[in-house]
Amino acid sequence: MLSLHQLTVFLAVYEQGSLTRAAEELGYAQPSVSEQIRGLERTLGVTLFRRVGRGVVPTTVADTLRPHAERTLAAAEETRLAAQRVKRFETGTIRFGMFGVARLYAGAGLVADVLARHPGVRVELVGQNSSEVAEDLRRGRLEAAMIAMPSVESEGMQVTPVARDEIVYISADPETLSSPITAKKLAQASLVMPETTWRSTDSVRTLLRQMLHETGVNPATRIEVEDVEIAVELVGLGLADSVIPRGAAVQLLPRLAPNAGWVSMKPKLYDMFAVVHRAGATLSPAAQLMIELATKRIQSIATPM
Amino acid sequence: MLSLHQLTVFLAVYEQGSLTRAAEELGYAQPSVSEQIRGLERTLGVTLFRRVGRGVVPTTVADTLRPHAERTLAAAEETRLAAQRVKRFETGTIRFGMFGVARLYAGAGLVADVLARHPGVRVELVGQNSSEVAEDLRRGRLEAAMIAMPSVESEGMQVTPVARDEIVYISADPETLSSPITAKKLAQASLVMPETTWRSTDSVRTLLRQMLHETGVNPATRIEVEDVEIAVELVGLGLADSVIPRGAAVQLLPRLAPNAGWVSMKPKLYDMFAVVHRAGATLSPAAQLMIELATKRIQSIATPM
DNA sequence: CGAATCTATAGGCTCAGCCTTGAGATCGCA
DNA sequence: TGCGATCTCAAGGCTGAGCCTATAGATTCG
Repeated sequence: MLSLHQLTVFLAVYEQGSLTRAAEELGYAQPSVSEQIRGLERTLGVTLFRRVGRGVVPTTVADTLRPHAERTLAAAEETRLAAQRVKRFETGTIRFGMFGVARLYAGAGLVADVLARHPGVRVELVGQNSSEVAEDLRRGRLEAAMIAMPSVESEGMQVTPVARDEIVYISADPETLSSPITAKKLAQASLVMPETTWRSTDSVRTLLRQMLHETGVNPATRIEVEDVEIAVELVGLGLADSVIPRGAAVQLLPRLAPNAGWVSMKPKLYDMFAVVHRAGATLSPAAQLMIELATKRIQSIATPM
Repeated sequence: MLSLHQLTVFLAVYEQGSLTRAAEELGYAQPSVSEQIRGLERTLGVTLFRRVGRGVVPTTVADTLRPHAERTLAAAEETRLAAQRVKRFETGTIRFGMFGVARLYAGAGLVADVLARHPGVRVELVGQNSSEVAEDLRRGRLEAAMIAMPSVESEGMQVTPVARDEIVYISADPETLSSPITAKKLAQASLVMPETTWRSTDSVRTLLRQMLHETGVNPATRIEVEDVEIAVELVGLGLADSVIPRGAAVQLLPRLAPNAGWVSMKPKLYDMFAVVHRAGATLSPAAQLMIELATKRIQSIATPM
């Protein structure tokens, strides 16, 4: 079997024209070098050096093989270097899970943070919905993720809360916003709920259901959409009200529904942000970096825990 | 230390997504594959696969490293193939020593023979004079050579005669050619001697000296030139006569001195062609090929021995 | 919830690969 | 010509890499 070691020794002998000098250069004893060359000659089935009195002389076969050996060793070295560069975040890909409204808190800004520190890396923020992220984590395609309160059953998953954010009621009607929203008011409301929020915030969904159930009314969502942005736009158009995390409201209302505002619920509800990864896993430096930066960014908007 | 074996196993695992399946593909037991991957991860200092329940999943580091690993293995394979091609004479360089008048007998035609059999190879016929060829053989730069009777001291050299050729006297004067040249006639002649012939044909030189000495005359060479071609041309111009091997005369006279002819010496003298290489060396297939072809070609002109 | 599947670990074996020592060959110089 | 220096090769011993079998632990699937 051909080996990089054999090629290294071959080149050393070729350049030195002597087994002894090659051995010195490589830090080996001379017989070891001799054995390597013999082994290479045997595996290739050719004679590489003519043993002639004092020293050895490369054959024309050795001349032919030399550039190939050099290319092979260069490629191997390049492989090694690539690993080192990835280790130092000079290159490579960092993949991180993030779904639900979490991306509103730490999406583009998080990517910017990573690129500011490590200009060479590729960043992938993956995850459309909770089940996809949960699946990716379970299957190992994702090492870690930042999510807005997992409906992910924590089967074998380690969930670490990092911040919480109030759930608020948003509306384009100033009258509605004049006082906190009680269960009774909520039951009478006409709501648009984004799928992402709805699905990702288990506690909120449960609490909302509870509040609605108390009034004897079934799901009051008049409209269901995929993106929270669309929900906010619809609120801005006065077609419905909605319930979203405060950070999302602060960030989206001015841009998508400048005429709308937000008010607390009564009692107050909270959404939760958490880091999640497989229980018992040792996190890679890349994952640790992403967790650190995402946590920092989310905690600057929501309330640290 | 990085090894090709590790990279091979790495790619197998990457493609199969499973240590067990990779082990089957490679014909190993599963723990061996596990050990190789662990070794590679240790030498590179990175995590390549996330062990997750059933099977393993490549990390982004593995994604980055894969093309490098593939390139490295491809280069190694190319090295191996290059050796095989050289072995089969599909490519590579064949170097063969040949000096003196031998090239007139087997020069261009010999190259043609080699290329006809092995179109891919490079052919080098090296050697200007006997001492250079002798030195190259001694130093190992040349594996074997076909020479016209060595002044090479056969110190550690194995010399195998393959043919002999008569030494003839050439002249542009028909009168001179009417009968064999005796020592007496030779002493009176005005000669042009080519360095190559002069130096390479030890026996001839000795015999000529002897013949001349018997008549009490010192070296009768009026002109000394480097190439036998020039000597023949001078003979054609009628400026001097010369003494060269018969084969050379047959080949060169019609072309360079059509008005000249040749006649035997009396007693007859013979030049010798021989294969020479280091004593005790096992000849490479390339050298054996050259010896075979060169011998065949020379023997078709000169007298086999 | 049990069977199947997969990885990790432990223990044992063989051989590659390194070392040291010494023999054999060659070269350079007195 | 002979002797010392230099170099390769051969032999023997040692360590560790690498492979195996058997088994435990974890996860998935029916």
